Amino acid sequence: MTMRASDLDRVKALPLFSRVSPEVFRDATAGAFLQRFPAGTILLMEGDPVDFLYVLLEGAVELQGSWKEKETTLALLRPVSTFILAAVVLDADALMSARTLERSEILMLSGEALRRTMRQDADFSFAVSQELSGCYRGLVRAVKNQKLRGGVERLANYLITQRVRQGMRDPIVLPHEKRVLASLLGMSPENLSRAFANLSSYGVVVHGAEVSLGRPDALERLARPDPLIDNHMPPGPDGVGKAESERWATQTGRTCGSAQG
Amino acid sequence: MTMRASDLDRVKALPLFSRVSPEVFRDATAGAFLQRFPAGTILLMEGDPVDFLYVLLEGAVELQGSWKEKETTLALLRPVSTFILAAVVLDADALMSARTLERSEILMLSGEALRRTMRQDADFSFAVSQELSGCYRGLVRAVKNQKLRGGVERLANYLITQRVRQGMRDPIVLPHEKRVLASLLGMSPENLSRAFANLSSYGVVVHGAEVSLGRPDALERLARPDPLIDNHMPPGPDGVGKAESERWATQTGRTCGSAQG
DNA sequence: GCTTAAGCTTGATATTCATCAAGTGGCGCT
DNA sequence: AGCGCCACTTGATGAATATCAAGCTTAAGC
Repeated sequence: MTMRASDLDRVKALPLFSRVSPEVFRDATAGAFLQRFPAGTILLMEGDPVDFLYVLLEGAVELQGSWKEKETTLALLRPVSTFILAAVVLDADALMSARTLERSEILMLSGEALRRTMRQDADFSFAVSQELSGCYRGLVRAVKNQKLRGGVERLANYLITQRVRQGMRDPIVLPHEKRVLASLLGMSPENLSRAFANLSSYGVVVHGAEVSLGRPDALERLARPDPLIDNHMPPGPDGVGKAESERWATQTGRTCGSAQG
Repeated sequence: MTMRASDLDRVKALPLFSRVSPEVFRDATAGAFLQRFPAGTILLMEGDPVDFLYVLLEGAVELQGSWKEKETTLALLRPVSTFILAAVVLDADALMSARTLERSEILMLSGEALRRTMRQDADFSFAVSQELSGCYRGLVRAVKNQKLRGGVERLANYLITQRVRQGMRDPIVLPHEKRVLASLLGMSPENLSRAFANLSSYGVVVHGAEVSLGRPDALERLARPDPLIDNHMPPGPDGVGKAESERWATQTGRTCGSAQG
């Protein structure tokens, strides 16, 4: 289809596929197609049957859940990430909606083909298990983050995580709108503003999307980051989707969107 | 070891093993042993390396996370349930602690043997993927429950779920101490008391562990249960661990402990 | 250039929730 | 039985958070 060889390479570099043989990769990606979406497109509504595994190659995607007119962000994804793998494996309805936050390129893999390939190839099936385990652990971290910490603490830890992921650069730049970030962190946009204001006494200065952590040590004493909650992935040297960085992510759950998205 | 044939049958009936051949089952359970623990035993501390997959055969187990002197319950397990599967698959450290709430019988399966078997048998690996997918979806439900609903709403939905799982019996009987339930629902014990008191205007009457839902319809209008959050598993005719009931649970995440534990 | 819209901030207020403190009741223990 | 422990309840208070209602800033559109 309308798919560059480089795109296929990036997919093959995913932990899901990096260890499988070329034939298995061909089977698993049979009938796959690449699609471009404008910002704000609903890719999937919660409750819908799931026919494809999605792979985000460019842009940004938000996974959200809703109840009674209320919405909350469950994860924010950046390339290269897969999503709704669990629903594909079970051939079940989606528990969350997915929408693009920016113009995005998304690869769609047939769920049917994936399940068939899993039953035929133990290595691939094992890789899927590892990926799912990483996603599961990402969610465990998210629940702990939500239930054990207050809003200011969640923001402080988010900032510290971003600092690590952006290679200790200062200032860091927020990768998403503040309103979306607020929803991810489980607070209202107003409260996010106030939380930022609180952190000014710990050296945090905000200028639009740029946030300078003036005294990271002071911020850390407040945030108390914990490897059992926060996934401080080491910064890939610079390019996105590096194989080894993704492999590491598999062990800690980034690709399916941890709360640190 | 000190293990009855009936125990092995119950393990084989788990969705994880129900579809695999006898040989694969033998490989996967090689070196397994059954152990009895008194109430309050810490089986695993968060941060510890995980060497075994645990299978709860009798009793009750709580999975909990902690941060800064605070603790929260992530799941409550009843037989027959497996736990910490994700950490076993990745051979990683535990993200949550596990402790017995009652005197319990627990089967411990070698993580090493399980991973080896997964790499050799695609069907088993696929079953693990299905189980993990169910666990993942259980956690997605838990996060939505926590972020989208208030305390009283969480309690109301918990009661409705229990009613379904206990075969629409009235009164239902709370399967755990109220303080533990409060932690699962993400509130203080004091607030759980007050939440129960609030629900009296919807027909709820509490006598110790027995809770009568006087007007279930009124309670439902408040609770607004949602199949995308609440896992209303149909009641197994009565015995625990029925094969088809567990199979259903795989598709919805009970065995690894949804928030409805 | 001006206008509008949208994101963000700030303040005032109300609600939810946790904490502290006391009191009640049951249950096991000696 | 009497004692004490522990779970649970209830009330009072304070902190955290949501909501409502302005204003402010920025950027796109006419």
